[in-house]
Amino acid sequence: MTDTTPKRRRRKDARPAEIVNAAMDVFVEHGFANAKLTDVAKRAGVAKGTLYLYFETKEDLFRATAREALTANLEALEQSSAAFNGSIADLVPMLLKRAAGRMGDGRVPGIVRMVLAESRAFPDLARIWHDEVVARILGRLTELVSAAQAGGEVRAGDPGLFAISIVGPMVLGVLFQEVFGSDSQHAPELGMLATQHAETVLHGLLVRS
Amino acid sequence: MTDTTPKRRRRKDARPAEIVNAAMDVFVEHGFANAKLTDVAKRAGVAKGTLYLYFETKEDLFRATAREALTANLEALEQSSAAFNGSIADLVPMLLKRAAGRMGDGRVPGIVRMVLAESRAFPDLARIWHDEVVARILGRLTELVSAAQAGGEVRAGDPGLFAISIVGPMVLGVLFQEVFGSDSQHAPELGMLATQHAETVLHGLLVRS
DNA sequence: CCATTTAATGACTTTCGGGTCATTAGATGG
DNA sequence: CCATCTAATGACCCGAAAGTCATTAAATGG
Repeated sequence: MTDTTPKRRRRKDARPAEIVNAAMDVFVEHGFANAKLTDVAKRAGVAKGTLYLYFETKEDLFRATAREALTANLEALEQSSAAFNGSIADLVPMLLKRAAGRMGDGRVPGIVRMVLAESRAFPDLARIWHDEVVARILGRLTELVSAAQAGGEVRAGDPGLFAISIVGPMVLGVLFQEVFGSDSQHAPELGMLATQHAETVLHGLLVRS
Repeated sequence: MTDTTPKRRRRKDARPAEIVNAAMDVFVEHGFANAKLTDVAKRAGVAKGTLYLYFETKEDLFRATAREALTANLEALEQSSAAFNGSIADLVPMLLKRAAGRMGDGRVPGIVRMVLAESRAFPDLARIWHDEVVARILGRLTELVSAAQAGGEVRAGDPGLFAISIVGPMVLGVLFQEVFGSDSQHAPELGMLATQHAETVLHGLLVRS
């Protein structure tokens, strides 16, 4: 029963992805400043020096990580925005439901929070996320609302602000879960929130308008 | 023209407030980890050692600062929630408009962002803010909606989720301004957002429901 | 006006984690 | 199977900022 497994292995091509993956966990959990590269290395199953074989600095690794998180979400975004035929009345519930699903599990909420937290220290990253994610989502939604206004389905008003009325509560729900946890009395269940808010934003709170 | 002003002055009672005030600016601007106590001292017109006369550690000062920011906002909150007679149809536009005003200028948005950013590292602070601010606001709103449901003004549904539908877009608007600035094409003007979202959440997007 | 007290100072110490690099060992190929 | 190359290592270095403390000077009061 001799262990023939080598203590070191040379895998130049697999390392970067593994390191970024580990870094994502650590950065999301502790934030940029409190994340220790030793921890990243440990989690990636690698020595600290190895990190510097693939990334210049801690900041460099962080940028790579944020970029990776970005592109991972972009793909999902492209799919979702494929469906844009049909009436707003059908589209809004579907989009919110889908968003709730995506946000419910996985790393997305943590990443959102991390980007918010670090946007002061990394304004360029904030800009990238704005351009690539936020502006895209809001832009698409705004177009949709605009078209629905042209078709007489949606009332008059600034379509960009309507877009915010649509997504705002979902964002608040995700942040609430992420920051305060789900044990609070006011913590919304995202699926429920999606369903009910879709109804609310379409038809209003009032019994008859 | 001899300058009789002493270089040092002993003002044991005024210092803590001045220091916390300076710390607020620095912590909001740079975040906890990147804030330098030297900067806080400089801004407070004091030497670094003086900080330690009144606060045990940097963390201690941060907690005091977050607490201070809390109580300052609590007072404003009490006023706003005084008005709770009248129909939801009148109340919601008024509350959102008022919120827009409060968030528009001053330190509040920065503080909100800071609390979000540091809530991982300071879970106890997150809890305090939850209990003292978030739960209070959502609780009051939920009661209001509930009462309106009992009176037949608001449709059936979870009143807590309705509360989120009401405030969510305002929170998103504030965060957007704070994180991405107002130069973005999608940056909402908070006053406009308050007015239009009140309309939207009450009567719905659709032309006739 | 001097003695005493203590708020205030800022040079110094300490700690901690990012970043380096001489050394080691797994791959490669002749 | 040995020589060479280079991915990988982790002990070490070093700067930056938190935290200390002997010294200074503003207040106090006898």
